[in-house]
Amino acid sequence: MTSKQRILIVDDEPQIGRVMRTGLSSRGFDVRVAADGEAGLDLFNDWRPDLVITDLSMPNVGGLEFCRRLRIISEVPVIVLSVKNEESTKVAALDAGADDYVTKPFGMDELLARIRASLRRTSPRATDQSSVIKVGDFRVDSEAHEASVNGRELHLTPKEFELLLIMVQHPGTVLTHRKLLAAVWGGDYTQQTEYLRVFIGQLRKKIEVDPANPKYILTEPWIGYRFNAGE
Amino acid sequence: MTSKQRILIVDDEPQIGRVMRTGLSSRGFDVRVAADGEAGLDLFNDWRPDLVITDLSMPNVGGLEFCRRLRIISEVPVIVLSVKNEESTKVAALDAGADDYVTKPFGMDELLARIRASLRRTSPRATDQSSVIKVGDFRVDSEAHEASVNGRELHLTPKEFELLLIMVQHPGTVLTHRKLLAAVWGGDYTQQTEYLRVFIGQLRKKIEVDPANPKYILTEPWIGYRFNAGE
DNA sequence: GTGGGGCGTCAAAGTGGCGTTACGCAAGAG
DNA sequence: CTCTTGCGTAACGCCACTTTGACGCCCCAC
Repeated sequence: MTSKQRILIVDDEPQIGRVMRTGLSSRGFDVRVAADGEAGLDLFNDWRPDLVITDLSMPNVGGLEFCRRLRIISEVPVIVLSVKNEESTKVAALDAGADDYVTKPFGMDELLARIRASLRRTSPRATDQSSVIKVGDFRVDSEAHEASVNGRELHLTPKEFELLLIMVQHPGTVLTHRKLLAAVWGGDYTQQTEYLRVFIGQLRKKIEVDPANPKYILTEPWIGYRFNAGE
Repeated sequence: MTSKQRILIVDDEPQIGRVMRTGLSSRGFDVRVAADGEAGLDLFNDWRPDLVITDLSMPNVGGLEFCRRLRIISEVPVIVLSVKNEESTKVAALDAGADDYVTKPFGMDELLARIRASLRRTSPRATDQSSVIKVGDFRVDSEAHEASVNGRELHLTPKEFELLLIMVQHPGTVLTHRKLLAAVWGGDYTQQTEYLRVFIGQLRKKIEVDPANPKYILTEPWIGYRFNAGE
C-alpha cells in the first residue's frame, strides 16, 4: 500500500489545530501540527510533508513571512487560512507564495476538496483519485484494468478482473457468496453460486502458484471465500 | 522575451466577458472569450491557452461538464467563477478538475493574484504555448489541424483528427471508451461504442503500416484503446 | 457402507464485443 | 443541380468470454 500523504498544519490556536488534525486524519492523511512559523519550518525540514496549511496571523514568524521563507526552500503546496476577508490580504498571501487562500469559517469538505486540488498538481498519482491498489503480492489498477502478482502480469477477463478487484479491496475478510455475486454480476444473481465455482477456479489457475492448494483465495465452506493477499 | 501568457475566458454573459477581458489585457495577458462550453473546448484545442477561467452556469455544456472534458485533454490550470457559495458546489467543481473556485462578486486584484498563483505552478512549462505535439513517430499540430507519422502527412477528417489528438496527449495509457467518446463526441454519447469501432478503424487505415496488425492503436478488449506512439 | 450436498473441473453451447463493409443523409463546392 | 466529402447507422462474420450442464471428489450424516 502506498504510504499516507503528509500534511503539516501551522497554527497557534490549539483547538483549531486539533479539530483539523482529527478531520484530516480520518480522511487518511498523516497529520502533524506546529505552533508557530519557526517550529513549522523546523518540522518541515525534518518531516518533508506533501502539503502545508498555515494560519495567517501567528506570533513570532507570521503567516506571510512563513510562506516566503518556505518558498525559498521548497515548492510544496501551501494553503493559507485566515479570518481576514480583505482583498489586499489575500493578494499579499498569494503573492507570498501561497497556492490557495481560504477564509474562516470554512467547511471541512471544501478544505478537503482544495487539498485534493493542490495535491493533484504536484503528485498526480498519489491522491486518493489514484486507481491503483497495492496489497500484499498484488497490484491492481482499476482504471487500466491491469493486475499483477509479484510483478507477473495477469491477463484477466472482465469478470475475473472484477472478482479480483473486490477481493483486493477486502483483504483478510470473508466475502460471502451473496456479496461477491452482487458485486460482480449484480443483485439479481445472488443465488448463482455455480458462477463463483467456475470463475474462482479460473482465477486461481491464473494467480495461484499451485491452484490445487490455493494460498490467496481460500474457501470458506458454506459461507464464501476469503482473500489473503500474502505477506 | 517570451510572448504573452494566454488566458481563455468561457462565459455566456457578454458584458462580464468584456470587463474581464479588458482587465486582464491591461495586465499584459493575451485574452480570448468563448460563449459556451462547446466553443470553449474548440477554442482551447486551436489556441492552447496557458490558463482557463470559466463560469459555472452556462447553456449547453455547463461549467462542471466543461471542466471534466477539458481535464481529459489537458492539465491546464482552471479557475471557476460562480455566484453560488454553497460548499457542495465548490467541492463538485474542484473535484471536477478545477484548480480554484472564486465566488462572485470578486475583486480584480484577487483574481489576478489567483491567476499568478496558478500560473506559477505550471510556468516552467511555458514553452507549452506551442500547439505542436511531438511524441514517438507522431507530430500533431492542433492549431493548423495537421498531423504526420514518420514525416508522412496525414489527411484526417475532423473527428479522426480529434481522436488522434486525444491519443497523442495520453501515450501509453488506457483510454476508456467512455473517455474517448466524451472527449470527441461529448458527454451525451458515452454509450455509442459503435462510433469508435468505425472511426478507430478508419484512423488505423491511415496511420498504421499494417492496419490488420496495429502497432500504434492497440485495443484493450472490453475497456477501450491504448495508444503506443512508437519509440 | 451409503447417500447427499457443497465444491472443483471440464467442455459444449450461447452471448456479445470488435473489425469490416456498405449505404443513406447532410452540407458545401462547383 | 450534381458531385464530393464526412458523419451516423446497420448488418455480418469472427472470436473471446460467459453461461450452462455434466461429472467426480470430499466430507459428513445416517
